[in-house]
Amino acid sequence: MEVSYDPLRATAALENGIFPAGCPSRTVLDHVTSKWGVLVLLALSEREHRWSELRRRADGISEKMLAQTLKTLEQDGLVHRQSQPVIPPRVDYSLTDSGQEVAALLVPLATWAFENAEKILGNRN
Amino acid sequence: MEVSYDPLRATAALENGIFPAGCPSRTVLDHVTSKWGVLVLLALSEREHRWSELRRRADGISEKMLAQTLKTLEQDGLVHRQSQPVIPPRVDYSLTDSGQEVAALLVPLATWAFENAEKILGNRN
DNA sequence: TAAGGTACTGACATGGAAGTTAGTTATGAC
DNA sequence: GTCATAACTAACTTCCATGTCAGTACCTTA
Repeated sequence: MEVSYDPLRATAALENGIFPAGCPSRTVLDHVTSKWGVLVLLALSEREHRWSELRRRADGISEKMLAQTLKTLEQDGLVHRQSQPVIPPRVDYSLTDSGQEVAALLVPLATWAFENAEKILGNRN
Repeated sequence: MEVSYDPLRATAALENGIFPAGCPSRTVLDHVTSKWGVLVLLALSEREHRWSELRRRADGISEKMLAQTLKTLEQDGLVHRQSQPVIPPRVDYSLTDSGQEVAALLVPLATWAFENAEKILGNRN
C-alpha cells in the first residue's frame, strides 16, 4: 500500500479558513484522532485482532467504548469486521485499505508522542 | 527542519501493549489530537498568527477554548507566545521546533481527512 | 453444578469538556 | 463622554463522552 500525499493539494485544502465549522473533514478527523480511535487503529495497523485482544491492547478501554469505537470506524469504512459463527464467538477486526492509509499516518504521530513525552511533560514543572 | 522517524524504534514502542493506560504518551497524544489542538497547530504550521487571527481560523472555537488550548500547547513547549506591550494588546503565537515536528505529522493527516471526508461519510447512508 | 470465557447490548450515572456571559485594561476615535 | 478594540480571566451552566453495572447465549472446563 502506498500513501500518496501531494503537498500542492494539501496547501490548497488548508489555505483559507482551514476547515469551516461543521464541515465533514472535521468529523472524520474527530473519529480518527479520538482518544480510543487512535489506539484501535494503531493496534490494527500491526495485524488483525480479535475483540478480546483489542480490549487488552487498548489498555483501559471499557467494553462499551470499544464497541462504540469499532462501530464508528466500521461505518467509516476504515475497519473490517468478520465474525465467525462458532462457539464461543470469534470476531476478527482488520483495517480496510482506507484504514491502512490513516493508520500509516497515525503511526509516526504516536511514535513522536512516545519519544517526546518525557521532554514535553517535563516542561510542566 | 527534518523529522526523523526510525521504524525500528517505532516498532519497539508499539510492540507490547502499545501505551499502557496513564502513560505520559497518552497525555501528549491527547493534547495534539484534541479537537481544537489540531486546528491551532495546523494554522500555526503555515505561519505565525495573532490571537484574533487564530480565533477566526479555528472556526467555531470559543475564546475560552482558544485560551485553554494555547495554554496547554504552550506548557507543552509546542507553541511560543510573544506579547507586545502595546495598546491595544498584540500577542503573536508561533510554533517551537517541537511544535513544527508534530505539525509536520498532522498536516498529512488533515489533508487525508479533507480528501477522503466525502467518501467516508458517504458510506453512512 | 457451577464457574468462566466470548462478544456483545442497554440503562443509568457522572465528570469533565465545552459553551455563555460578564468583566478587565488602556487607548484612540467619534 | 462613551464606544470600540484586543486579549484575555472568572463564574456559572449545559451537555456529551465516557464509565459502571447488569444481562444475554452458548459452550468448556473443573
